Amino acid sequence: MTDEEPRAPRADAQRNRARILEVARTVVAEQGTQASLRDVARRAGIGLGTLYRHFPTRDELLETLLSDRFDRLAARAAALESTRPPADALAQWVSDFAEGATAYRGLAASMLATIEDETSSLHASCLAMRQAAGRLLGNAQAAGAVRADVDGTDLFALVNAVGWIADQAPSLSARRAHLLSLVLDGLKPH
Amino acid sequence: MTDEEPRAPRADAQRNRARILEVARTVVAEQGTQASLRDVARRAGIGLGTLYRHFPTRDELLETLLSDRFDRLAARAAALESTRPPADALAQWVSDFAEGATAYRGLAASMLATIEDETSSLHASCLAMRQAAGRLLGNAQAAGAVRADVDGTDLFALVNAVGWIADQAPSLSARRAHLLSLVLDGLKPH
DNA sequence: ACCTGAACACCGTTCAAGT
DNA sequence: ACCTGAACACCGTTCAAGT
Repeated sequence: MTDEEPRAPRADAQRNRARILEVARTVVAEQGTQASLRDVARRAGIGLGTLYRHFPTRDELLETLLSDRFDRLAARAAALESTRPPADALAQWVSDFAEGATAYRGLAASMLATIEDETSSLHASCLAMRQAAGRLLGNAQAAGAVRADVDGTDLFALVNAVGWIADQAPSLSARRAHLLSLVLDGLKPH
Repeated sequence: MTDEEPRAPRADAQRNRARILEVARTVVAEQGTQASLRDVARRAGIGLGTLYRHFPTRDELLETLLSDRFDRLAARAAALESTRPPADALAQWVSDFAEGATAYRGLAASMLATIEDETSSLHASCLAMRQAAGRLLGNAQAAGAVRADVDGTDLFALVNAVGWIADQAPSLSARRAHLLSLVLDGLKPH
């Protein structure tokens, strides 16, 4: 056998990686997507360099925490597309997305940033999700349920903006569902 | 004369204060409302402690930079109220506000934060402006031009959210006017 | 009365030295 | 092959010492 399997990572490296992710989930839940990476390393009981070795950028860490969610939402869009009327499918997907978008403080900002930053590790998984949602939008527009001058980026930006509002203050967070329905209602043709 | 005038600040203190504001305007224009205060002091050629003496918090400095703008917008609302039909007056005011809201990166976030934080120095001047705008909203609703389930805070949050979107990426910034019109259009009764 | 900058407690990021 | 933590370049904030 001249072509061998690539060696599996060393056991200690695997343990460290898992430990970082476990702690990162907690710390990001507490502090948001801008959480202190030093704090993550400290609480995981590993050296700061080890964290950077496994996750060279903050986005690489976030991507690992969030890609499942993005993949699930992309699959959800595909499922809704084939089982629901266009307007329903879009409304339901946005509602599902919006619910998760407030999982972490700063998440709306992190997601919107990936649109522009193609070097971000979050770019690909987030783009796939956006494209799946874009098809739902297109269908809803073809059915006359959404005005024609809205594109997928507009919709994504607006939904994240409502998520951002909810991040800013508790009293605004309480209005989140209402603000979202105002915005979505407003996208219907007059 | 037993009750004397309060003494005018020392000449050097006055000069320092003016110099801080001058430099802060530049640095905030460059770096946004989260600009480094250390950088402001450095570029103003004054000690860091002097900056903190004149402006104990970041918001106190921002308030001094921004209160003129808020006062002008409050006055603008009053003027529009007495000269234009309700729907026009509101649309024009929001357009004026939105234009200024992108003057500095981070400004939308700073403004929205003052809603909740009553200890912020920006709270009072921003509240007065919001109340003036709230009257325009009420008039527009009474005239049937805006749906009834929108309050002043909703409108303020949404307009700032669109400003925030524009902060996130150049490509989104180019869609700002379109996104704003989408949102405002959407607030009309269906 | 006011100014100054060192001091303290934090960051993110890199990298030489270790195992 | 991987881990570690010191080192560097930044923050915000406070305060003892100066003029």
